[in-house]
Amino acid sequence: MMLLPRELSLNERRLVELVFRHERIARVDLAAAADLTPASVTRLVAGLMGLRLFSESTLKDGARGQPKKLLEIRRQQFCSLGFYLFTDKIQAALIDFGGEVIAQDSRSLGKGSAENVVEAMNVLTEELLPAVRGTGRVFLGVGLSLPGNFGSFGKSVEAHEAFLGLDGSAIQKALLNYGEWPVFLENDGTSAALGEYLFGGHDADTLFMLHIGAGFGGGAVLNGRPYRGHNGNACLPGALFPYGQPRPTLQDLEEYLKDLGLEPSSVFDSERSATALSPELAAWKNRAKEEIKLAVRLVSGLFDPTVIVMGGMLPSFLSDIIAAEIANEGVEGPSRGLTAAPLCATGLGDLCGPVGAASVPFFRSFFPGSTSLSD
Amino acid sequence: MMLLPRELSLNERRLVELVFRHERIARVDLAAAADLTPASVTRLVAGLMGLRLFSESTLKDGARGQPKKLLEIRRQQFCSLGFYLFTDKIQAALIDFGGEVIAQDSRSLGKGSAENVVEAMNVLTEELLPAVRGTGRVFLGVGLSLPGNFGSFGKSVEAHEAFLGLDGSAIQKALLNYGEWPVFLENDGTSAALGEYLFGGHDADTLFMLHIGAGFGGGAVLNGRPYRGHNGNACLPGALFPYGQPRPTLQDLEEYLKDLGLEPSSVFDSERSATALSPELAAWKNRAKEEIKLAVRLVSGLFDPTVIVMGGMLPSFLSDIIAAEIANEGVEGPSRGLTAAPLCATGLGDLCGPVGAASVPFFRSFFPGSTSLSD
DNA sequence: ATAATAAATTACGTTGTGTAAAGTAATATT
DNA sequence: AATATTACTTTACACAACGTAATTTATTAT
Repeated sequence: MMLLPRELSLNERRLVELVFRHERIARVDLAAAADLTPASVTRLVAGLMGLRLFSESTLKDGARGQPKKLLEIRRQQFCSLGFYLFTDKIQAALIDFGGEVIAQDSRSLGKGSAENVVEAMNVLTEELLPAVRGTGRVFLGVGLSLPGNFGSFGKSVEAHEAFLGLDGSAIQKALLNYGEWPVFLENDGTSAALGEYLFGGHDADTLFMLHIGAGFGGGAVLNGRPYRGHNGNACLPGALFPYGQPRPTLQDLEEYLKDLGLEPSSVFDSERSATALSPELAAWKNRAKEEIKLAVRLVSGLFDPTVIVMGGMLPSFLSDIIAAEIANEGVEGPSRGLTAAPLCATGLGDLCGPVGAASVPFFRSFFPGSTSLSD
Repeated sequence: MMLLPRELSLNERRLVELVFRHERIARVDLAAAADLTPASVTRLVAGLMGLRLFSESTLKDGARGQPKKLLEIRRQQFCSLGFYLFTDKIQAALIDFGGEVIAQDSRSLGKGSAENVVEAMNVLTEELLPAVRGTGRVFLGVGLSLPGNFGSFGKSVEAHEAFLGLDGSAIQKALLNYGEWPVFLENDGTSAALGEYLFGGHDADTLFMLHIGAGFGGGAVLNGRPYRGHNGNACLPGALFPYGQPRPTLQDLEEYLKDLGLEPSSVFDSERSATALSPELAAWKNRAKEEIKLAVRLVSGLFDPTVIVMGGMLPSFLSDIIAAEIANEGVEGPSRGLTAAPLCATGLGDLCGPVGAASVPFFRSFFPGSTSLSD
């Protein structure tokens, strides 16, 4: 398994990010966008070519002068593996730099101890990694998405109550029994936000994620950098709902359905492909919709993001419906004369959890927002 | 009037910020804090010494080895002038790099046209600037704090309804008839946040400002950088209160008092030095307190700042009382197991508006958070 | 007096960037 | 068809900023 041979410099990362966002771009245009000289771009790109980061194609418009040589990321050349923990199960996805899922699977965990998690990671890694062995791809490492607070760069860990077994440095210790490749720890809300930032197709540099899991959490990428707050506890839209008050979470939905004598998973299976929601599910959807509208309004007023994305463990057909209805009905602006930020459902479907986790190695390896200088 | 002869580099700014925050610090410790070598610090500091930024003193602890030479900012060596616009008046303050007010005054504006504003600025400048003429101080320029949205670096302007006359590029055009020194435009909430960041004595790198003026606005410094959002409309805690609902603003308080047949300014004058608030004012204070508690809770959950500061046009004795009572009573945390960020009243008293405006030239001249690379 | 220690400085090599000139591949002109 | 023009890219070189390693300086310990 070939790893990335070196760290990228800040300017190299800025160029990678620009090529990534532009899909195809010539060196002159890169120079203008990055505020560098064409000579510097030539030199930096030559170095990145050595890493096989870019492919080149000649643009033949009818324009005079030497035609542009367009750079494009070799999206299939790089891959990473993401793990997403959710209550009693772990989801895994192996993706490339285009966000394409190469392989995926999930397992249930006995109890959420750090050892059990790492054991499941080992099993899933053995299962999924062979899909890229011997293909000459560069493996950037493993992203591990956890509920809880992991400080700025995974230095400290303070986990969610459902994962007390991962508290303190337990997970770091257990990870010593894992592979020899880099492991990137990240909070679940932040990794979801990074997943949307990289692979959600939103073309936004400032994005807020409403992350619907066991709780109503979130994450944010502000000006291309993840924002975690002073104690790593930022982006918690659940604060909108006082303790005990209902909020849009998968846990709440499942309890609601069970109270009606319905089995959540069978409801989801039958309604996923139905033409319209059942009255029971529609009632919950309508309540959740109003709660999410409130969050959209407040997040718009406080963060003013380019876009707000909702996703997480809610079945993506439900996310899609809620987001579409809210976009259709509109949300009251945060202040007179202002409009709320547009709300989208996750662009990553039901795998947004593990894909978000897998986006972390890409972000840390290639993007400027993960350097300390820009921190 | 001597101006700053050149821009500072990113690393120079990082050192200035470190010296500013540490009060007194030796080159070795600067090197460690900035992750530079002592040799580089020596070189960078030598350059900054040429600008007369630092004074040096020898630390005589009984330790072995060459004693540390502590660097300290020459706070009196630099000054700036800030203007703060509020409905029909303009406040001005001339301060030094220690945040000390050298001179201040205010004037009422006829109508809030750009020309009237600039005329008042000219009058106040002529009145205040002589206090530093001929003292050999370096004048960094003028900070102009305006309600409304000014994009990332004062490139675009979109003003509050009370200042429609400043819309578009009207203020920029009118400023052509102003002095030959640099003018830094900034949104009122952001400049208030920067004022607290530099001179409020909070020792925080992530700070949220609740800015109580005509409206309930705000500003934020996140990891040492002002945060403005994608459209420059971030940090509006007013979004917590639906249209028409009361919110803690000076305008609301004045209307409340007038409805009781009281004259706001005389109430403030008589209660400023009283031992206890009148029942009328206490009632408003209690209502505002609950609203601010809500804001503190939500801002804590979404931004997780080191500290939340409240200030603006509310008489500072009232801010002090509200902040003290909230600190005493506590605020429900944003989520189970988390506590809300501490709330402080402005450290700058009744002049926090113009002092905030005057902090902008300091921030833009000397601090790393205003460079484009870290943006 | 001399040794040890620690901060600061100096000398020098390396890296990364910009400037200016040259090279290259297309279209436009005659 | 040859030549000029244009625009993207590359090369050559100068310059700025940083790190390494050695040196100087100012103090305490022996």
